[in-house]
Amino acid sequence: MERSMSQPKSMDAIMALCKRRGFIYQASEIYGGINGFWDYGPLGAQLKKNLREAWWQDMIMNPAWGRKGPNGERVRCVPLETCIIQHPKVWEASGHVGGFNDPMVDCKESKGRYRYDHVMVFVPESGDPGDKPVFAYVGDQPSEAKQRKKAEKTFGAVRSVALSSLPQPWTRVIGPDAEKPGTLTEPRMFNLMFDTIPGAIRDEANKAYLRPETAQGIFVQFKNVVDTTRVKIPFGIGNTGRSFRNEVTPRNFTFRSREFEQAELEFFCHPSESQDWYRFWRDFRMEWWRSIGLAGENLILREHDKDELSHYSQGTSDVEYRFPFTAPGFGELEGIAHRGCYDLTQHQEHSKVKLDYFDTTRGETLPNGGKKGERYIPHCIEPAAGLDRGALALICEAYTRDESRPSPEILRFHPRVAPIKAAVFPLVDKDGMPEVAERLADELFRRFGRDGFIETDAKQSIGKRYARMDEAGCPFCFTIDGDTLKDQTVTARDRDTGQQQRIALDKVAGFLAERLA
RNA sequence: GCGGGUGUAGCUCAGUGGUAGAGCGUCAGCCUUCCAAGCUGAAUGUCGCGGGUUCAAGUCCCGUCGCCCGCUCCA
Repeated sequence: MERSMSQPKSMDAIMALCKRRGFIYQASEIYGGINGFWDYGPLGAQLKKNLREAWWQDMIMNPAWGRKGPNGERVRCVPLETCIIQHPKVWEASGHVGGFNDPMVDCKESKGRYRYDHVMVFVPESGDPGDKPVFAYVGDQPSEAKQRKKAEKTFGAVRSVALSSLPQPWTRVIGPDAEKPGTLTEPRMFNLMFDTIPGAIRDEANKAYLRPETAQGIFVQFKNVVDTTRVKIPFGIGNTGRSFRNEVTPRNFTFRSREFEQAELEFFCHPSESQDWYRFWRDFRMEWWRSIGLAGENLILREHDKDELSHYSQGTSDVEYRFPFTAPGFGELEGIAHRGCYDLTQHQEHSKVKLDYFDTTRGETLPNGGKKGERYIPHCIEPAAGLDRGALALICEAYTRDESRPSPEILRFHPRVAPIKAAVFPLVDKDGMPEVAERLADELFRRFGRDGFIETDAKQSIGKRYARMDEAGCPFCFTIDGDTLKDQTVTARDRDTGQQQRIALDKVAGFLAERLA
């Protein structure tokens, strides 16, 4: 089969490979699994760690690969690690509590879903419908006029009451878009946030939330970082870790999980420079994903339309990947948002703690040559990536079926993220080859073992061993053969092409070092 | 939440109400000088889970859970 971009990859095959080779397992599988939760096996755990490390290196320790920012200076970032559980008021300030606690009712007939507090009902003026059904509607929706007409035909004069004022179950209520009565479900809370109760004695008053994003931890500690680390605007604070969201419908393998890991940077800058920084990060993030293997046309940058933007945002872009299950559409890997001064302002209001910044490089020049300074709430650019989605995209992009090869399934990971960095094989398990292989493996272990696995294998045929490594995504195999003993050279075999070349035994580590960067 | 599909070995899947199977993979031994080669052997299953019908259930019925697809939802 030709490899072609239009040929969709089979998600079933990818999921089977993930299980077979120990990338991803269902969480609590022996108990039947738990909806929306996934575990990483040995190779998956290392793949994701490599992804997280790459992000950490390229976003915090050596941001944007050492490039100069739009201000002409080296980009500066610092790390932070904040708690999953924060003060409940953090989520009030961020808007997560207020926005997403609405009870909803579903209609079994029309499949509609309505906000409970928006549903009204036409009842007879007297308030007593007897045995007759009453008519629910949603204000300013087509259902209002339609239901009024029916209600007036049934009762004559009618008045409106809230659905919540009627006793449950609503067996005689006809849903806004339904024909038959009794199809509305009881109201259900759609809490996007998980809650929990800290403290050994259970007391609802102490309710706290598992964070739905890592970003708020950064805003909440912004002042501490400024006060204790000599950072100066512009600078960024990076934070990675687990977040939790009660997705309505976990779906599509690990793409929409209820527990997931984020890597978020909040980059603080002067309002006047914020658009430049927004474009800087947006473009760099796209380039970065490309650099670790999402190089094809499956990756796109999508600028949000004006009507898609939050009211405070002056620009948002998504880095999106065409997963097999979204094709021909795309799924979000990362959002880069210009958040203005929204978050710091919110936390300043709710906490009553000043979160502005005194910028000594701005303001009018004083007679002594210094600056008067300017006080402002920094604007913030937020590149927020999903590491699990990233890992899944890396797997999907790497997955290749090539029927022309004896082992058709290959994971073509970029060497930087590949969980297995190299394999060392004795061509046959005798004649002094195993000993040489062992010594070479030891050397590679010392040099590269912290970045990923170094595999050795002497069992079965060489073809099978290559095939196993192809399927696990190992980019390079080194094989010791009879000639090695005579001239100190080995075969270096490339995963993607299957081609091999002879290189000197003592050059193997250097060969690998060049290619793993 | 609704509808459809599905669940049997690590993976892919067969399996007429009557003793749980195959291929691949895995492991061991032999063989093997470069691409899942060959030979011999081995291990691996509460047939997703729980009820029910039946002399007898992987198979029929009910419930439940997970996964996939489509709607719905998606800060």
